[in-house]
Amino acid sequence: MLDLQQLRKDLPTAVAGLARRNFVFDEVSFRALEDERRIIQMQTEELQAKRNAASKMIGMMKGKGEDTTAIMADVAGLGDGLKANETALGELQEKLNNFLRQIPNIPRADVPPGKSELDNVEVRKWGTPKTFDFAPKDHTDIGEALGGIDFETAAKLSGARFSVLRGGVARLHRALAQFMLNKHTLEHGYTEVYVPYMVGGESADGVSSLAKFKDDLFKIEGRDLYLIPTAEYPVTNFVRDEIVDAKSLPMKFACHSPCFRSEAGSYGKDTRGMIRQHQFDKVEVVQIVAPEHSAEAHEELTRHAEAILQALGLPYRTMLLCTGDMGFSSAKTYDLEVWLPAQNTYREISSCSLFEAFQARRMMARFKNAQGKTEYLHTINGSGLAVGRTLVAVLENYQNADGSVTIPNVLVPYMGGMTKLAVAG
RNA sequence: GGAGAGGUGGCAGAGUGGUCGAAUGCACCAGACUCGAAAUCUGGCGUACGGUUUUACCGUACCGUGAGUUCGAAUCUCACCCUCUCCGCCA
Repeated sequence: MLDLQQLRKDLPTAVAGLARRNFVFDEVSFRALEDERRIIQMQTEELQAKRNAASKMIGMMKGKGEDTTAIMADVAGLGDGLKANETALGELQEKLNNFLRQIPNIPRADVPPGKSELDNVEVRKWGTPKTFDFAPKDHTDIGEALGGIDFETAAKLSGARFSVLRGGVARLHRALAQFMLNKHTLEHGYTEVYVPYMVGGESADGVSSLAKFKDDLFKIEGRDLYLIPTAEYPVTNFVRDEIVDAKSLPMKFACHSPCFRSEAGSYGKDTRGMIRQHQFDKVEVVQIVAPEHSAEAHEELTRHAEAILQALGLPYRTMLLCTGDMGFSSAKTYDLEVWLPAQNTYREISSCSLFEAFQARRMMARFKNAQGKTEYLHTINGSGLAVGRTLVAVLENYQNADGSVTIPNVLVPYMGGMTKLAVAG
């Protein structure tokens, strides 16, 4: 949510900022709503003040045993008008609130303008795509040949966009998650957390707009509970409705969780394989920091995600998303794209976003600064990494001509010393 | 699932219709005392919104959430949510 005070003070700057991400801010509606709200609020508060003063007076008079019929008749007349005003004010405030909560974040000044992913900017590249002396297969073929990926059984159980993993591939999947968690907690200073995989609507609306994106989530029937599409949902909400001590900052959390996404509107996209699933695992890193450190923390967190790819020896590039390709809540986002030889291209494997105070305002997440003033926190998160897609990348990049897959060195301890996934003989 | 108890400021905890945004204690901040610290004393110490003469003052709302009764609700009524204890069930 944007800062209402800021919008009042300097609407043109906000409107221009939103225009950069191709969002048209409805100034006329906003101004009309605001003006009306202001008038009704002043009227209502004036009536309330009158009523309160009279009631206080009645209390005092009764205490002294004086007659109060005159003043009580006087204040009784306020009732209807006051109630009407209070109702109108409540409705207006809700309208204004809904309006505000559906406005996306303003991109930072250093975010390149653009309409789609085609306008994203490569900021760095790591590793050299391996050349194969045979035609590299995609992970589906590799996995099925290993007897490790089974989409047919998954389809029988749950339909499309699910997978069953078996044997060495299932273990490799687990090894990846363990490796990522260890790296972030032991080397990057994050605290491991385990969280609910369902959150209430209020938490969901704290990180993004539930009204806008509820179709992307799986909802529990008959209850105000949603399966989490990322651990960002529960973890960021740790600080919802809190005023934390400045000494507790920065907070750094790493969380391994399954993620559930309805993928509504992505029909026909990535239908083959494990790239786009209704359920996938992810290790998420989250930082909650003071405003003055957030830009720097965002860079650091992105490097932490990159460190995983480097340790695994997977070539990747870091893309700075353009204004038109960023998520609703983000002020600045880096995507990490890993090299997939079968697709002969880089594919997204991580998204690291800086939200500034956008989520904190939605969540009422604040801290007491050095001057003792309450201030909104800044939130940052990123995938470090998407486990399913990392499995895909390892299978494809480490495949051999005979169909086997070499285990990356850093994962061998997690695989019980196994160095290769071999095709069953 | 059954029975009971309870949700009040950062924490503990008082408050059962009227100068209650709320006693008291702890914690915290500032000052005094001290060479310094501790102890002690003094003062301060919630959040959001609105107004204005905009680091200050005034107003409004907030005592789990929502509705209701009343001139007036932390206090009474109803619904819901959550927590705790006991019993049952259960990985």
